[in-house]
Amino acid sequence: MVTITDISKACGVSRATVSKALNGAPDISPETARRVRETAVALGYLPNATARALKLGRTYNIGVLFSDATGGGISHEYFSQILESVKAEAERLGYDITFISRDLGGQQMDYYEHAKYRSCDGVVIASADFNDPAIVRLAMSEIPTVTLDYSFDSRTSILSDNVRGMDTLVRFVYTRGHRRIAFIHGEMTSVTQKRLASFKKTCAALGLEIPPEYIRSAVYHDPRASGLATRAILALSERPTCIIYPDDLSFLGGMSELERNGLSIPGDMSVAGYDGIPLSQVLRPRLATYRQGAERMGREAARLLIEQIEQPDTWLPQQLTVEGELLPGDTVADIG
Amino acid sequence: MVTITDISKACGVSRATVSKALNGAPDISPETARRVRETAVALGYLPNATARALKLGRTYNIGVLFSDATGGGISHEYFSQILESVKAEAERLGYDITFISRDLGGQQMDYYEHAKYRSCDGVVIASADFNDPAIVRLAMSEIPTVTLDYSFDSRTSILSDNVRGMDTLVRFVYTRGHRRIAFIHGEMTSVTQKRLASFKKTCAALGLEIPPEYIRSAVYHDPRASGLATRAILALSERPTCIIYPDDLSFLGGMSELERNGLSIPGDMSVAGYDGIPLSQVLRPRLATYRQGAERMGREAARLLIEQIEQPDTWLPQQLTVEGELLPGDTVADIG
DNA sequence: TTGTATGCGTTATCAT
DNA sequence: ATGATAACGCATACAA
Repeated sequence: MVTITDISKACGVSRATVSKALNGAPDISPETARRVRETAVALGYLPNATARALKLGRTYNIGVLFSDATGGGISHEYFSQILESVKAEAERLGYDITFISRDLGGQQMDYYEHAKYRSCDGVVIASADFNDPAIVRLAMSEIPTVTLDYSFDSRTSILSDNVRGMDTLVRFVYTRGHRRIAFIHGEMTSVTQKRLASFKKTCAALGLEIPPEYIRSAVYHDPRASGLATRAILALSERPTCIIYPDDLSFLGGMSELERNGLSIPGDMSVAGYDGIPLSQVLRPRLATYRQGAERMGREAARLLIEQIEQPDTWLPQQLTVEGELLPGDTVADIG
Repeated sequence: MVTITDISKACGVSRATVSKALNGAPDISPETARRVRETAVALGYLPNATARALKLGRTYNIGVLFSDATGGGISHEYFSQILESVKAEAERLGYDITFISRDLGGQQMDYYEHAKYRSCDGVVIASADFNDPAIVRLAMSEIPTVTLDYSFDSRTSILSDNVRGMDTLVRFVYTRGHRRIAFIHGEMTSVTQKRLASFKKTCAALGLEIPPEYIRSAVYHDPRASGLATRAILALSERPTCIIYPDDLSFLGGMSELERNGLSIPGDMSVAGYDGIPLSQVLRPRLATYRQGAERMGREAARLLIEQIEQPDTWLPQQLTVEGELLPGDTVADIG
């Protein structure tokens, strides 16, 4: 390994001079600086991030915590899009990212301890369960954090516009003439609560009376659960004319169930999803859905986290809502 | 931050003793060891991975390099599954993972330099282009590496069984009575070369003469490109009875094109995909495809990399092929 | 303009 | 059984 000591010997100057020259300190003669830089390149010198971190108390490393019920959060397209953009923005700003988990190497280490152990400068947190004490501990710690889709008091968060999204979706369906609208929602997270409240409120505002049987519970990203919920809805004496699913992937489970019953989309039943993942627009018919601004959410999360890390004085916590957009697709029939 | 110095003061012993006690050294009295450990817990002590890394020359951190043409490798389900299992296995063995990229913070840093800068103990490499000099440099460097779906000389690699997979798929289609089989392949990577060669060889072995027009080029994970290729195939005077797509996602582009032409699957045209991502089995009809053992590939990659890191003496490079399995689905009609 | 000295937190060696 | 000391590579306050 080539260190500043090697360079100092090669150049016949002290290690301090080398360090200063490489970091562009103003009190080094241009001539020396040039010579040092050239030998550094010639020798293939690379700074050692570990040593630098130990000295500076900054790792230029941010943790990413993605936890869902199953533990396999990354493979969900919505999460992986966010991860991708967090990564891209962080790297642009000179930060690497490391995954934060519990249970590192058989040790029982909670999230906070893991982040601390790795000296992360900050952490981006996405979780299905923000009541988890381990999540709360990390989020409320002295480590800078940004949470996705959930706000802690006096902390920064990036929120997708669940209320507006559901409102938009319901009004769109209403505009197409639908009055009996069913909603299959995911497991009870804070996101679900917002969407469900928005669904009910918008329906009420539109003068729709939604019978309780039209609202059913399923599981995010689980086509099977949504298939079962769909079956239950189809068994009702008075069926809805449109079903809104927890997310685009879950819709696929509903799709199978509808086909099994010989119902065509949108001829016999209209449907809508949520998320707007690329897949939804590749399907035929294209799925009506609400596209969350996942790419922007990740980008802003990284940006605000790093801002908080680098300007702790002028920093103020903020809740940033990222708007999505309606993708009308072809799965909501106009029955007006 | 609580350090061993704090513990040493609290216990009235030296820092060396604390370090030894915490690491279970044999030359510390049980009584002292117990006292040290208890105060460590009481004070909320956490070892500092950075300092430890500097001292030991080991970071317990492995790099993951996922590069595809678009740069957004993570969001492909096949990759994200591998990433997920690499992460899980690495963590089980006490390692964290960090993404390796080029262009960190505006610096032009190639992959090798990045991995070196972060002192990764090893790197898992997945890439669409193993001819990229930056990839080659890293893979052939002194840093332990494991490559996915490509072998470098004297290095460890995890290979999916592309030859066997394509062979299995073609024979399955053949068994169902198909004799005119088209193959839309992805861009020309080493993986593509293997699948294409296997396709041709298996067809030849079965006595099938595949006209060149039946073999078309598209782009992995790009439904549009496969849609266009499908259109070209449908324009042929003598259509095939079955089309094999580059991957499951690409098939969706073909699906749209078939529907646009009023062709039903598998009534009017049989189809098969590749990868066997969960989506493929949620679709109706279920897609005939070959499921790659992504989960196992990631696990073995992490395991073999860490083995190489921890036992450099007894280590030997190896090529491990992970077998997949045929998912027959319902999209290949029996026309025998 | 350059160099010396010190410390970041940890572990390993060698005395005691 | 315990402790003093040095070292990992780097950056900085201060001296020259």
